[in-house]
Amino acid sequence: MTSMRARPLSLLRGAEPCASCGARSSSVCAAIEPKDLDRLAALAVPQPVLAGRSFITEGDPAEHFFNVTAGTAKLFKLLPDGRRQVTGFASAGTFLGLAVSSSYAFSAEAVEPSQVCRFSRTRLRHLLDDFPAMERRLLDVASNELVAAQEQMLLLGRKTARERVASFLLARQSCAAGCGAPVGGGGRVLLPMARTDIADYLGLTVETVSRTMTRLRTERLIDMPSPTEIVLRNRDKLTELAAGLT
Amino acid sequence: MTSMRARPLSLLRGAEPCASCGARSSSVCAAIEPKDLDRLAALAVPQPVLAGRSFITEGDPAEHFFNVTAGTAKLFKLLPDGRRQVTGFASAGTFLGLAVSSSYAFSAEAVEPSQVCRFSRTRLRHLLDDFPAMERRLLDVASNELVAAQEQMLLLGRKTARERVASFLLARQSCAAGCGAPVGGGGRVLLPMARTDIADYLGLTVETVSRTMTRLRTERLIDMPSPTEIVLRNRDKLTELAAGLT
DNA sequence: CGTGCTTTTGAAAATCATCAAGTATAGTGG
DNA sequence: CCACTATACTTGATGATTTTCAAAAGCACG
Repeated sequence: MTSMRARPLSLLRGAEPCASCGARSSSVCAAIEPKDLDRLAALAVPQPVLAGRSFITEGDPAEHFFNVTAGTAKLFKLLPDGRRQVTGFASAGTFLGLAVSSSYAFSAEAVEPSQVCRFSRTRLRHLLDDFPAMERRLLDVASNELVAAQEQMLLLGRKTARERVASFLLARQSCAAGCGAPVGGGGRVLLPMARTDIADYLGLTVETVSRTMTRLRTERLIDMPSPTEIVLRNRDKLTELAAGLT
Repeated sequence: MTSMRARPLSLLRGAEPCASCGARSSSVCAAIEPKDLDRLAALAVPQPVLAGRSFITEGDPAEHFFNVTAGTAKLFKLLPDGRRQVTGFASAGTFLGLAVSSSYAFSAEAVEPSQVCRFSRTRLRHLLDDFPAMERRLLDVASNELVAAQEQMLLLGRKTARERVASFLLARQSCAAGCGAPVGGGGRVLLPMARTDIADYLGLTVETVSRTMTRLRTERLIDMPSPTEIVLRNRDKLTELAAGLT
């Protein structure tokens, strides 16, 4: 599982302090005031992650928290026979590793060259005692993820393939706006992850995802200049679809 | 949507203070020290909920938190055409309503006569400022639910009907032990919710759930003295099934 | 210019859903 | 107390969406 889709490597090395971290404003780290940033920086270990490399393995002892500061990672769970469920994609600003248990509940792997910040679990715990604002922020993050998870359960349990793909594309676009993911003008959506990952995220097979996208294209609901670049041509119709209407 | 399966109404009325709340030890309220319980009690509004009655409606302004103190509730989301996804069941001790947004992300309805405690969102927020232990506990709760949600995504996205039902029965049993849900001796599992609710939880139809259970019964993996009472006869085999082996 | 991967497309197969009906159970009212 | 009705649960036959199996087309990379 090394590398795959090409994408320019950039700022993959170097330990830049929290103060100049581009992802800070959109992450839990924003809860720390500038004057206290050095304390946070003392705990943060920046770490480049090559495309296709995993930095969290399900079942391993959970010794660290992570914060994605650049790129995109997929989070997933596996069944013994290899069936895979991608539970989410993490882009810049996403905090990972929340779990009470002593081992990770999921694996995480970069889908494009990425950068993460690693925090010792125990040491960050201590820091939280001094910065309740950050703890509150963590609770907000967890709450939001819970809401997203419920939405995804609705998708996985009750939506058709067509509805799932439409939902995914729309979510990608609105997420792109907010969470620092790659975004283009107009209705352009960039998909840094492979079709397989999308399929495993939507509970479908690659073939079904491909066929469904092709059909959306022939129906003029989307354009597909390249497999990784989708243009939403009829946002209203897609929204209807995603909602389960029609 | 009123009433349905019979179950003895008991302690459905009366405002018993937090101090004598049977669900306290298993809920976030356990984070409050006995001496401060009166402050918590001042905010808590106990409220009986009849079977089939809903006490949270998706999309409504989220003005309250809830804590289930007795009985069982189902949490669910709806699509415009009526398709339904049950995202979880809440039994005594479960805290509900975590969400940053101003409106509820799901509906909640009692599946048996239940009792909930209602808290004003804003007032509980203030209380949290004074009791950081409770806020931490909330974060733990949210983290655990997140883990459970990911497990459920794996189930919905990648498991077969058979595997889903096996997973459900096993989860019900282990949950029963911990979270105060009804539990019997041996491998007995009580299912207070209707087949339809189970189906909507597992992303299946009622018919498929029924057929699958019948098949598990003919294969001697379970017994079914009544539709609401399941006996796990071959736990090992069920566990294998749930894990996706065989 | 192959080689290996991803993506796409096609045909056949399967799981699960839908439609339909029968059985069982609970609650109601005479 | 018993019949009656409504609802839940189960079972059967059919059908459809999606998966599986198979292979071609498109792209990067060496």
